[in-house]
Amino acid sequence: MPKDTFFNLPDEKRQRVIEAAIDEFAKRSFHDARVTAIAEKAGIPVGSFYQYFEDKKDLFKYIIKLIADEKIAYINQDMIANMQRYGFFQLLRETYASGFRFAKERPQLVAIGLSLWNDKALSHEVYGDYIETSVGFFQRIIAKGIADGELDPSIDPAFVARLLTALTYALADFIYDDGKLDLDDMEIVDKMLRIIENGIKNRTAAIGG
Amino acid sequence: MPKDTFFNLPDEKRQRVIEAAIDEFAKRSFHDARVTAIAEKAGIPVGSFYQYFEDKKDLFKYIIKLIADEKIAYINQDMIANMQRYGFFQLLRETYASGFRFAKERPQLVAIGLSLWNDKALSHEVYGDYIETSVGFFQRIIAKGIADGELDPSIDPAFVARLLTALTYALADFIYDDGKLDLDDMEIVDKMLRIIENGIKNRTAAIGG
Amino acid sequence: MPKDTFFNLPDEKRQRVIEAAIDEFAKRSFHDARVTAIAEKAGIPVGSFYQYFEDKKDLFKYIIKLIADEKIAYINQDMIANMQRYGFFQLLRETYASGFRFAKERPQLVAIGLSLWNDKALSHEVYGDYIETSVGFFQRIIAKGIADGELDPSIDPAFVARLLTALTYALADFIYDDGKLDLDDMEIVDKMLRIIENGIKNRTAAIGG
Amino acid sequence: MPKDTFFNLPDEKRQRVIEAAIDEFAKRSFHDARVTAIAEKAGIPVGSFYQYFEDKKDLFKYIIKLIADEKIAYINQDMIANMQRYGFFQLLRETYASGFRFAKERPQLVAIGLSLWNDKALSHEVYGDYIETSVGFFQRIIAKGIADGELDPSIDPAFVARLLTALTYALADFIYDDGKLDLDDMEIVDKMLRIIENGIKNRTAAIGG
DNA sequence: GATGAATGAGGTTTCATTCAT
DNA sequence: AATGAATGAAACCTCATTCAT
Repeated sequence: MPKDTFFNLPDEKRQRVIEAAIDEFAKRSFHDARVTAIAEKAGIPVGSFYQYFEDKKDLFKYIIKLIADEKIAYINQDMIANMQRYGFFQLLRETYASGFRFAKERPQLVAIGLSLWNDKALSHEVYGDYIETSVGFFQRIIAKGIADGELDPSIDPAFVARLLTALTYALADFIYDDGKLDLDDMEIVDKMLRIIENGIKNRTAAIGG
Repeated sequence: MPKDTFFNLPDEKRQRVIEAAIDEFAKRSFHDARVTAIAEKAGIPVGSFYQYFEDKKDLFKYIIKLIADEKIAYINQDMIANMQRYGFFQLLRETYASGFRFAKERPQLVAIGLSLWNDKALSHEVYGDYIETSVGFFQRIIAKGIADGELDPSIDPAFVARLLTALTYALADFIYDDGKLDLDDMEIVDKMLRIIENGIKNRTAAIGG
Repeated sequence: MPKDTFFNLPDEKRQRVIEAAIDEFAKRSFHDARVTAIAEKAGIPVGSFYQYFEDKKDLFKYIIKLIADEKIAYINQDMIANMQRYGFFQLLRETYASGFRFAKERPQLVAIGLSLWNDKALSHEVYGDYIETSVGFFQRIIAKGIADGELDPSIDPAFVARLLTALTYALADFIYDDGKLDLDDMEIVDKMLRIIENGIKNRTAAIGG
Repeated sequence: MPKDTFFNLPDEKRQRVIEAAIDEFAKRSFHDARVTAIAEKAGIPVGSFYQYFEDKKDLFKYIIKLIADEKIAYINQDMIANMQRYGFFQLLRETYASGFRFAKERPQLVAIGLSLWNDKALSHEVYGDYIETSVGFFQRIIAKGIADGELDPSIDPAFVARLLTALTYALADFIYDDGKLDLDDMEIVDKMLRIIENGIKNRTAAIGG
């Protein structure tokens, strides 16, 4: 965690540091990112950097936390709050749609997330909880989906939760890459969802219903 | 490409170098990997390293090529050779099964592949064709699947091909990420396949049939 | 150009770095000169070297500039300022005398100049203007000498200018090459001048006068 | 001196090595020249290089000797042999003319000579005698010129000898540089000579004669 | 004697972090 | 608390020379 000095900074300056960090980490891996470059972009002396943060990793962890927080902000909070009112596929669609919006509007944050996603050593140290959060969320809505008869009860919730998490990243990839795929905003989400829906929905219930 | 000196090395030594490189690249990204560490692990002087390879990237590209080659070896060659004889889902199953076997047996290679997969800059320079090969393969079998009436003709082949490619990596991830999921060998592949199958198969044809 | 950090250094330290550099470059060509040796002589860490200079060439160019500046300081400024008042041979004498004084007092700087003078590739990159300045100066005073009737009008100004420049370096060589020749301070200059004077002065004018 | 193995080589191969060395040393200073590059150009293994020469310097010294020998070959041997029959200015003209021919036809050799000329440390180790030879030759013909009444007896033979040597190098420079000066073959030599002649010839004798 | 791989010292440069003001 | 210079441990790569066949 950053030191108090950092949080006591005037908002404007603190923001500048954050943006500089995002800029640098989006462009270069954690190891390649340069403290000097961040300080320079932020317009602060390197010395100050170490007055604000323990070290480079301290800042990095903080940025990751910010990303996680910001990502959550993209989710329809009302829907999450009243989760029990909505059906599984509605929740899923909303989740992916929020992931899509996030990736579209904050590609840099996605880039950072992706680069971390495959640095297992760093991930385990820095990321751990966030993944579990994500998988855990999917697991909860899957359990609910099965209980409600929406989902095929023979699916393995743990497995499908992980699959859905992986697809979140795949989705990010589609947007981030460089637009080889030319799809309208939500169309891509819908295509993916339709496939998943057909893949896991409760067919007997549907027939019976 | 490595220099002749490398290929003229006694098998045992050459293998040691390759393994040392795989070890290092599996643990650290291309940029973070250290030539000295590789040389040390392989038990050769740094000087020799540069007698064998142009530079670090030369070795890296070679390792990537080895991985691609080895991965291909995991595929049921007979099935690929006689592609037209097999149905889409059979081909898909075989493909994922081979990916699974590969990931299970050579997790380090998967780690390297994954780390490259998310370094877009490096990918484009080093990897290029490999990804296209993979996406292209899926696209071909999808086209065939539609033509044969196996697949829902309303799906977007380009999109689904990319999705299936992404799932290959997701699959790798499942295995790589230290076995939190404890499934019998092929069970995981089958689960994924069943979902996909339901997701994209031609339902009207099925009804009609 | 060196970075600000260098110019902000306490005089004493900055001077130490400059002297260390002169020492090294006088002894070894640009390519052979070692950054580490300079840092060590100056009593600074290598890291600091790169805080002060972009790279080795940055320092080298700076040293060359210092030499050019210092050399100019040896010239009788008053005479140059009022060039039109003086005759060709007076100007020439003064120029060579200043070159002589410079070479006598700063043999190391001459060594550096000479080593650059014969590395044409580096010269063109680093030195360019300095040589042109020198040749250009001679060309101007020669033109004036001819116009004033002092010089044989049949001489080729461009050629003689280059010859006189070359002789500047030859003169430097006399002094630099460890005093095998033991002459009183200005005697050597006068000897050379007498030869040149006889060689290019306007004889017909002399007769006519 | 190269080892016997070198001199026992078939002429054609020995020549290839020499030419490769000249090529490399003309392009790069002694320190920068690479043994590997020479071996490669010559089409011999590096191992052989060390079978032929003690080390890089051994080869370099040998090349310098070859250059000196070849330069001498450009001199009108008959004139040298019968030195006493010719006048000073004839001898001087012939010497410069030969220097000019040499520089024109073997610019690479001149480049090597020049690069050595200003590496004083190396010069003293490698070159020493050759310079003395050159200066000594001029000193002898100057002494003769004075004795014969051709030259102003008040000139300092040692000084003028060195000046004439320096001019040899200056001359080489004119040709080597890059033809900024566009003069017909011998014209440049004649211009220089005319200046020197006027500069040092015995005027009283001329008047008296 | 010929070959070409092996060796490792040494060169330049970068950069996270500490220090002194 | 702010500043920005100081520091030195690596990192990559080159190349003269030696060694083993």
